[in-house]
Amino acid sequence: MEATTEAPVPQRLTNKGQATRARILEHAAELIYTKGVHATNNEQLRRAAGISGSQLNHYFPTKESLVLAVIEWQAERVLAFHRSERFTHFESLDSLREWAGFYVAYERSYQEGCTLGSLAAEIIKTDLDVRAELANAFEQWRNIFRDGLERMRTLGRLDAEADPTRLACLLLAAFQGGMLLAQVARDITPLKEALRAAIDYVQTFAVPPAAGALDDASGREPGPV
Amino acid sequence: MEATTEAPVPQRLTNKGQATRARILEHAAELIYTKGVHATNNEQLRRAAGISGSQLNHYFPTKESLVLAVIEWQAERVLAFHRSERFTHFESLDSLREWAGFYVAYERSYQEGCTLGSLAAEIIKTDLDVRAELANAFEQWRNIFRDGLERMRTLGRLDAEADPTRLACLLLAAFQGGMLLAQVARDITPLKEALRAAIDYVQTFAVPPAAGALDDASGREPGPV
DNA sequence: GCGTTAGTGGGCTGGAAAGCCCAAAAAACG
DNA sequence: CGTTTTTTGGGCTTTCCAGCCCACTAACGC
Repeated sequence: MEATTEAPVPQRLTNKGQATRARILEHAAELIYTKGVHATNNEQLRRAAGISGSQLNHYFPTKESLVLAVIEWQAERVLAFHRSERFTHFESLDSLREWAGFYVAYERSYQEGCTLGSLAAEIIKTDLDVRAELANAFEQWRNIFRDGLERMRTLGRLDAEADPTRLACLLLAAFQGGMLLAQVARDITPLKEALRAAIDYVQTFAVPPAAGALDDASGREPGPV
Repeated sequence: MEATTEAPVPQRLTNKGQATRARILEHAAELIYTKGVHATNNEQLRRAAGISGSQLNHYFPTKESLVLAVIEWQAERVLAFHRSERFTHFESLDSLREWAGFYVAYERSYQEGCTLGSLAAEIIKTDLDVRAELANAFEQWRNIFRDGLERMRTLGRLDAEADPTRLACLLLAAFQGGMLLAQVARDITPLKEALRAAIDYVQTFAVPPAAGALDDASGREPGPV
């Protein structure tokens, strides 16, 4: 599943070698998430992972290769998390609320931001050649929402007028933007409000289960959470 | 108007000195916007602004002071733009559409992102002490939207149920997130769709001008643009 | 078991970039 | 008109960091 058609992993890797590489990767991801790419240097990583200079050069010849590996690692994690059973493939509004609730409650949201988004924003303007990898990750991420919304429509939970692609864009953009604003403000509120509003908008297209228990003047019902 | 209670500007500045400082600032802002903070060094700035090493040290003793000044400069610009007559203080849905249309049509949106947001995301994790300044700028920015939405509500254009603060959060978050996604994808679509959806949501709360010409089953009308 | 390949250690170096210094020119100011 | 302050020039140096090298050890395969 991992590392398909991937040159940086030279095939010839002992169990021990794989373990070392994984350890470097984990510590690199953690350091980069907390301190950023630029403020993370070899020495810190060496100490954190308990390795020595030549290992970095052995497993990750350049910083670019390390950052790329970290991106792939973080992308796998965040995509796996969103595909986990916890969110039932986003086939219901509740799962969206559950998702938002998780990140609003997560302390590191307003401290370090999104594991992928903060990294992306930090290095997108540098000469590191990682744009394609990031673009791919974000597309898959958006597709998770889109597919969920499409299924909701197929299941008759969402109005036919709802545009899954557009709504998925809004959800992911509100998430990323909310994360940035929360980070800058050191306060989770911007993320909370943005996600709340975005999901309320999705709910705007909700079709009542069977007989309308809710029959007020407007078809809108942005309230429950 | 500018530089209130600001130490870095040492009062004693000749016209010539002010001109030089302004020239440095403009070129620094442009370089940083295109290449990022980290990839912009003194030499490039020296050449671009046609100045010499000691001037940088004279007007901006440290890189932090330069970045801070650029943040203030960019914040002033973006806030002034949003407060300009063009958007009539966002007292109507049309002005929101106009605003979104501008950034969707702006080429540099998907090339360099937001002048303030991309800068913020790049340096928020570094030890540069600029968070408070950024937080202040984003708060004012959000308040422009919030005030506009509040006025729309006062004027009876928006339903009383609409929450101006929350909607303003959504607009700004969708903008920032959309900018990031567009930059990564090198395609304006994510920004376009996110803003479209966010504004459609605001429109969900729109109150028809006078007599309802639209009288369909749902009170929602996310379509017209 | 022995040769070959992978893994480890730590020191080193070449380059880049921020910040500083000495001194000269220009402007302000009495 | 002379003095003081500001502005400018360009070089220099100290710091930092990514990438590299040589030597050694461990594991694997035949």
